[in-house]
Parts: sequence; structure tokens; C-alpha cells
Amino acid sequence: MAGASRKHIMRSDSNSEDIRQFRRHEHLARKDEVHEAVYKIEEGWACRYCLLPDGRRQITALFLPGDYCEPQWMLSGRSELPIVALTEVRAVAVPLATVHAKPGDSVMKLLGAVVDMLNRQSDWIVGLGRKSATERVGSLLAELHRRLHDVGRAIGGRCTIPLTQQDIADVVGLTPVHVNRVLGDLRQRGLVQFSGKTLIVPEPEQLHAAVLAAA
Amino acid sequence: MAGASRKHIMRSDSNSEDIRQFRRHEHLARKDEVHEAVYKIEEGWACRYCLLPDGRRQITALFLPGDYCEPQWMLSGRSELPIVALTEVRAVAVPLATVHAKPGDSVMKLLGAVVDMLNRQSDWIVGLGRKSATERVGSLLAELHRRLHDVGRAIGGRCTIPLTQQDIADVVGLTPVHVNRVLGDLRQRGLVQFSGKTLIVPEPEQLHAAVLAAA
DNA sequence: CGGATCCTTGAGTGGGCTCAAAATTAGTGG
DNA sequence: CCACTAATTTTGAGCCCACTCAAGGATCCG
Repeated sequence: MAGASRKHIMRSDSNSEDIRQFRRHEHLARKDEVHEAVYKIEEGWACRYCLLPDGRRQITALFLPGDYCEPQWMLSGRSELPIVALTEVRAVAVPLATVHAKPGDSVMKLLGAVVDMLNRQSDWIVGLGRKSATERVGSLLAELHRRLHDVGRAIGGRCTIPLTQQDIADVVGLTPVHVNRVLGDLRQRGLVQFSGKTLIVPEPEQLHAAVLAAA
Repeated sequence: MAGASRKHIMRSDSNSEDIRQFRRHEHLARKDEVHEAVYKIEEGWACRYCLLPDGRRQITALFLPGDYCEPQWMLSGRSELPIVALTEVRAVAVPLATVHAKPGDSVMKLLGAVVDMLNRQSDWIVGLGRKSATERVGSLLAELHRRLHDVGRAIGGRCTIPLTQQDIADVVGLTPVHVNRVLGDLRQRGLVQFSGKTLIVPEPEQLHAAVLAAA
């Protein structure tokens, strides 16, 4: 990450990476802000959210380690909604000028991330519109477990979910009280286990089956 | 698909446009289908939907005249969910090969459409997660009125909404019975009027205000 | 050790659902 | 153009899932 002092700074690539740190509850982006870089999350979690005038909050995207934080900024150049850190976050700022200059691999990665985000949002519309509380919470845990597993952060069904129950409620469109009850139910049914912020999914397939389309 | 056998295919524009017709309930795309073209809707409405194993349906996108039907196919090449015509539909198939060949205006339009879809989906997550039935239905009518107005299809607060109440229910995540009651309520409050499939919004701002963040 | 945040549990309420049937409209073939 | 059927809309009665309000316990952190 260091080593910026060279003669020819032509290739603005890996030397002197622009690393940013954010404390919990600190904003990575505000509403309607102009951006000339996207973040690649290295460590920690963040979310995009919408705050209604009367205080209701809805989270519309979760950013986990390895995710690009708002790949569509490459296309639009601005954030429509605020992004806030849910934990301490370490991220790399990827300048869009650089990406545009060499339209190769990195552009494709970002465009792929845009498509992933579209599909993930579409899935959550289905969940919020047509699934029960238990199905929504179960689906969220299953999805988070899968995403963490995909980046090597779930070993033996074990992973860390740093969300509060209030956060979970704001993702799945429920109240924190009800989320608490649903989590208790899932645990009693043996589909998941907790110890602190650690989530254990003994049988991912069983959770997936129990949660999708309870006939 | 036709019209490729000529000497100078320089201007691949208006000659022999690939126009497709779809009857109501006919599919424009199936799940997991490969696409080498996107549709530009000329006339009629279509939707993307998800059908859960037990029969519940959730609509995750509406396509109105002027919309590109699945701009992200340019990036992914395949449909994740089925698209079905809600009315008779006339659409132009825009071959992606053509678009890629001359990466200019049309590419930007499609990428802009992708960003619009992301933002619209994000808005609907907020609605489904945190808004009441009345707010959701009112928001939908307000949004549809605005989108139709933007393409010159709402004259004097008057526009055509060819959706059944069942369709509306599958967009806003309610039952058709409850949608019917909510519509009656909105009409009684003078926020909207109906006559057949024609929707009249006397005061768009009043509807918008009544529906967003009822304190 | 004190304060704040977060989790847990109980009791009661209500918004949207289910079930059911009738009225209206749209579609279709003769 | 009409008879017939299917689809859609409307209305009523009762129920349940998730919400609200509230209080006590646990955990974290300075």
C-alpha cells in the first residue's frame, strides 16, 4: 500500500492505495452526494438506508467485506441514499477516473457487482412483499451465511454477524421486538445457533428449505 | 434477426426494425433464459415477477411504454426472473451486438436505465418494508402517474392504468381484497378518481404528500 | 462502577388476512 | 347483437400475525 515516491507516477495503480477508516455510525456517503470513487470494503459492514420523515428506517443494501460500495456510482456519479458504517469499517477508495482510463477487468467487475445488486434487491422485494416474518429473518441469515462463506469468512457453518436486532429489523421490515421472538423460534427449532455475534448454521440446506415457501 | 444481408450495414437504425407482439399473459422472457437483445416497450405494459412454490406471486418490476425491458441483460446476458405481458405489448428488440459495436449513445441510455431500475427497486424496498397499505398503494399510483406523465401519457392528471387489482396487490405486497378497500378509501378522500381503467389524479402534490410519511 | 445500549419477555391491540358470496364487467362464440 | 361464461370488483364477518407499550435483565464500555 505504501511506496508512492517514484519518478513516473503514470500508472496510478497499486502504489499508495487510498485506504479509509470509518467508525461505527460514521457515514461513508450522504444523500445526493457526488462521488468520484467507489469503496471496496476490506473489513467491517456498512449499509444503505432510507429514513422516513417520521423516523422509520429501512435498510436497502448491506455491504460486507469484499463488496463494492455502490458500484453504480461508476454510472451515475452520485449517491441517492446515505451509506453508514454498521461496525468499524476499513475500505479502499477506487478512483473512477482510473477505472475509466483502463476499461478492462475492473470495469467488468463493477458492472458485475451492479447486476448482483439488482438481483439481490429483486429478491428482497419478494421477501418483503410475500414472505412471513420467520421466512424473512431465516432468509436473511441464510443469505448472509452464504455470502460470508463465499469470501471464506464462514468456516464450518460458523460466521460473525455484527448486526444488532434493530439492524436486522430494519433490513427485514419488522420491529426489533418481533425479530427477537423470531430468532428465538429459529434457535428452538435447531435451525441456527448463536453465541454472541457468532452465528452457527448447522445445516444450511435445512435452513434454506425451512424458510423458502412454507407451504 | 432479419435484415443482416446487405453490403453496407453502416446505419443499423430504422430499416427493418425487429418488432415483436405479445398477447396478454404471454411471456417476453422465462427464468434463466439467455438474451442477445433487450426490448424497448413501444406499447402496453409488462412485469417481472417471482412465483413462490406455494403460489404466492410478487411483482418486482413494471415495464411501461418507453421503458427498456431489462437493460441489465446488456451486462449479464440472461434473465433471472420471468417477464410477462400484462396487456397486449408491442416492443422493439434491440440486438446487443449492435449496441456493443457502436458504444455510444445507446450504451449510455441502457446504463442509465440500469441505474434508474436500481433506484426504483430501492424505493420499493422502503415502501414494502416500512409503509402502510394506504401509503404503498398511493405511492404506486403517484409513481405510475408521474412515469406516464414523463412520457406524455398523462394529460391533465388523466392516465390509463391497465392493471387489475390483483396485479396491484402483487406489486405492493397485499391481498387483492385489501387493495380494493384501500382504493375505495383513497377515492373517498378525493385523492384519486377512477372511471374504468382511467386514473385521474386531481392534485399530484396532494397525493404525494398524503402518502409519504403519514406522521 | 456507572451509564448507555442492547436483549428479553409479557399483555393487549389492530391492520391486513381469510373465507365467502354477490354484483359487475369483460370476453367469446353463435 | 345476444347468451353464456369467465374474470374482476365489491362487500361482510371474523381471525391472526405482527405491532405497541412497558418493564426488567444483560452486556458493553469508558
